[in-house]
Amino acid sequence: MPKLVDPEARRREVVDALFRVVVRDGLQRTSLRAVADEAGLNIGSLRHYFSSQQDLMDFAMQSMLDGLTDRLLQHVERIGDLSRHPHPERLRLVADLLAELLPLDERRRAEVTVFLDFNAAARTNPAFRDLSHQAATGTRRLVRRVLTRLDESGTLRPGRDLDIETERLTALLDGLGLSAVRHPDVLSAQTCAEALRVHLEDLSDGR
Amino acid sequence: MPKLVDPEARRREVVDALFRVVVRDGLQRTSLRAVADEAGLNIGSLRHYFSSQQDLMDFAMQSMLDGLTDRLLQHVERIGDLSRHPHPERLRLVADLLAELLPLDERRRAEVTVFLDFNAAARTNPAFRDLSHQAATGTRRLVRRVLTRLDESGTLRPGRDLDIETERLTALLDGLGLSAVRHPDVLSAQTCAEALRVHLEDLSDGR
DNA sequence: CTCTTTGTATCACGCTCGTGATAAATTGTT
DNA sequence: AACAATTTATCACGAGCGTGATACAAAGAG
Repeated sequence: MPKLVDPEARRREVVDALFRVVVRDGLQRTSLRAVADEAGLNIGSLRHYFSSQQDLMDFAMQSMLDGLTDRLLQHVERIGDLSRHPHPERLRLVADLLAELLPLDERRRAEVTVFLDFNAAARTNPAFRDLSHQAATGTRRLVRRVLTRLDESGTLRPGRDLDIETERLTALLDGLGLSAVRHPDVLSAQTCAEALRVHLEDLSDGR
Repeated sequence: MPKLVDPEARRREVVDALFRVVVRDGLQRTSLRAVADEAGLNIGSLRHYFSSQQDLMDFAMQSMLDGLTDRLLQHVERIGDLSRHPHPERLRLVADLLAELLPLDERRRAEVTVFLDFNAAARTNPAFRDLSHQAATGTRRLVRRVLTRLDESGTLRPGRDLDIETERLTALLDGLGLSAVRHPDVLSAQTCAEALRVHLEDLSDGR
């Protein structure tokens, strides 16, 4: 028999509300009261599911990272072995995978927005340090893995330093996300995706 | 006869203190009281030079942008006509110019740090919108100008879309700055500069 | 010396915040 | 019906914030 309120579902609802508040008002103005209002809950009720503000924040950020990781792994698995795909399609597959980190639609835009605010706070808030560091190295591991696969399958121009190329591609993704979220009138989603495509083509042979 | 206190100098001292607080504690925790303490002033005294918090913030951010613009213009002027320099040195000159936007030493690190926090706040604080937008387009104008000069002097590989390349290089600079400030243990200043160098070399002919 | 201007220092108000304590209502079980 | 557990709702406290008002000190001008 289902209980009238599923605690886990409630927690997810609250986290969703938190994300909406962060996207709309910024992490700075994301107070417990604001989240409770957005979730249609009383603040006392909210505190029944999250013992403290830090507890809520930790859970929210971990949830976002978990969701992102899941979707990335789905992409990786869907691609499978890169050399099974025809040469010219490999770049498109990789671009689609990495585009999961770019704000190309509303879902990803919200995600990157929250991620940026969260990372900004992590610089001076020790409570977020670990998660932020984990996210940074995680992104690099993914990018490096992608580049290695491209290299092994002979899709990359020779003589590349993978350490540098990893940082370069990671920085490109971070920078594109930053600008597309903060200045969508200056950098559109299309241009964003196009820049990534051009970069990958630049890394590869001339076909 | 010099007045005992130079108001303009005082304002600059206060702004310097503000920058130190932002770098140390983050923009979120940069209250009037914290800045006054850091500057060794009473809060009432601080408010004699800045009528409101917004007044102080505006002045501080505008000061930073002005200082950065000045230094960039000095670089541009020092370079002069790009075609007067030997071919292989052009990329180094351009790299040095753009490296003014990277946190390669303490001064630039502080600047980028403040800039990132400020831009993060600008997303949801209308008072900062104009300055942030101005900074974003200013960076792009500079990058585009640099790329155009490189192209005109025949230093660039042919067939490049300058719109895309401008966004790509801008994103690279933003992303490198972001990672170098937030995760200096992951991305060192050297690697940062190296990534920029590699990118410019990639854009140019193979010599 | 007196007066005006400039700079320095306090106080108090209203606001928002996280949080602890506690009550009240609701639900599931016996 | 009675009880226990869960969920919802209030209240109050102390802290930090920006800001207006105001007092006090110092300095240059007449």
